[in-house]
Amino acid sequence: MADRFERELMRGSLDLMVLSVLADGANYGYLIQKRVREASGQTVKLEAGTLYPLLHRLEASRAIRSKWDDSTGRKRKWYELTAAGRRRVRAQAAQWNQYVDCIQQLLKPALAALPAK
Amino acid sequence: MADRFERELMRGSLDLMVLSVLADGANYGYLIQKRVREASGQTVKLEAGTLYPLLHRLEASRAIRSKWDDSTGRKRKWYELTAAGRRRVRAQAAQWNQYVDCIQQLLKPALAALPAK
DNA sequence: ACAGATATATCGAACAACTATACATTGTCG
DNA sequence: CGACAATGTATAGTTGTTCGATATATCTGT
Repeated sequence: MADRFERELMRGSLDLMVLSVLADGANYGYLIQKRVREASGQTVKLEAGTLYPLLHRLEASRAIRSKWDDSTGRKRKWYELTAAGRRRVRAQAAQWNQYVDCIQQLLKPALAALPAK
Repeated sequence: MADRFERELMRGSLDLMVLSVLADGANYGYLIQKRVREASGQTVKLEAGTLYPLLHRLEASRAIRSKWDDSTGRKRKWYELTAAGRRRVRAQAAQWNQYVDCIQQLLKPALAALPAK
């Protein structure tokens, strides 16, 4: 992330980011982290210390479910959406769009009122 | 706000909301609150206990500046953007757009992968 | 006179995110 | 072969934001 704002900005929508990644298919922590990083053009660095507690919270709330994979040398914990999780992605995506519209409505007149640069 | 998610969602972008309102012209707390509420179609309720500390933070960081108006019966504290505040609105707006794009990139394949409903 | 809207403010609780740290394995480069 | 980077998950402690509750005071309509 470029600076402090970008960090703060993410607060509250990290859930949606992670759920979105999992909606696209089962995945494990480290890869989820990379996926988010790439989707943001390297600007959003979802730290491990943020991601793992978040995954645990999502699991505790039954939006996702996990399963260890010990078959390979590196132990990986795979996560996948539950039915409730899928409902949640749809609901949160709808709210996200609504929220974006709201910000746009405030931002449009604001930028128009600001001097060109 | 409808539910818990919407509340969490706002975290981190309340700054931008308030700064946007002020970019559109000087304003005072109570009206800022109503403006945000209306822009969101009544879904975002920016609580007084959230707004006033936020305004104080913004003032402490010199993005805005305040002035009491005692000329009318009701005392109002007017806020306006500083030059630094205007720069901040532009910068944060740019970051916001970038961030929205990022979420969209994650959300698009996610929704495509989910069953129709 | 009273209720409800206007208007600002602060405190404490709850909680999310970050930093730092820990630990173990695998691949790479010299 | 030894060091270092990358892979992979996890937690403890700190900080900061948001919220609900509460306080205070004025104005308007009934």
